[in-house]
Amino acid sequence: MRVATWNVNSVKARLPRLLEWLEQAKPDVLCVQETKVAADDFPAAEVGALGYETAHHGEGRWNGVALLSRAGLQDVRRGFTGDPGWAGDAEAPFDQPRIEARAISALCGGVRIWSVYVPNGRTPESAHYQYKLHWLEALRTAVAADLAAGAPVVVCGDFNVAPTDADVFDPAAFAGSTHVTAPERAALAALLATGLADVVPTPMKGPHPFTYWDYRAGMFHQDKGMRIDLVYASPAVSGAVSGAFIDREARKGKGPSDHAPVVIDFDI
DNA sequence: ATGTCCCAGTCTCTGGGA
Repeated sequence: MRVATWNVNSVKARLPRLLEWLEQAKPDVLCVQETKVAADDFPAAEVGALGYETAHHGEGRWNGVALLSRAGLQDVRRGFTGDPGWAGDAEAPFDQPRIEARAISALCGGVRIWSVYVPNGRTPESAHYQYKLHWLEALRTAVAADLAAGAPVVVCGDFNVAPTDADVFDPAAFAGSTHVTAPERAALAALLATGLADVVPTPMKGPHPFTYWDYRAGMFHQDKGMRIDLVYASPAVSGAVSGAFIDREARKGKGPSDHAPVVIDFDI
């Protein structure tokens, strides 16, 4: 079974690249993040023509996650119990927290597969950073419940956290920034501690398993990236992995996302 | 690294987010 995760940074802008990539990589399941389209506006007919069923959780301009599967798509869950929602910041608080479209899961070929888009956090001093930590803690609880239910679990997505200093091009460049702080990394460790393993993919080129490179300043060309797109798998999957790679070709050329797909193959 | 890309609305520019 081949499962992949890809933050496409707008499915509307990326549709030609998405279709091209599906035809070439042929994943059984693709977890998509940042669709940036309303619930009913995912191009399900276009991916359907390639043999994929779609489950989308979208809200419009921001966020949005989807599962594309040709291995079945049952018991779809949009969002999860305990999601704290985003309540705005001190300057512009909301009346009540707004639940954002950041998680979807389903059973695909007997595996509970999640597509998640973790809040960015903006700065360590911001309310958005607290939201990020609370959101990750709630996700941990929801995933623990899935594991208790017994099916293999794979949590894929854009976690907006680099698990170690080796997962960023220069730790010094991230001093005072989100994505590398101890509380964020502790939140990932707590998620792993529910009974998952980090399936670290191999880069197609070079030593660094980066999955994201900023569009600005020639960062991709200089391989100044980060590994923030992760696959966390329970033992039935992580123990059966036959290959895992980062498709950096998808980051090249005309109109790429700023993220590359992460592809995992396992025998189950 | 703050050099780009994407979105919606104020709509051929601007501001927010990443």
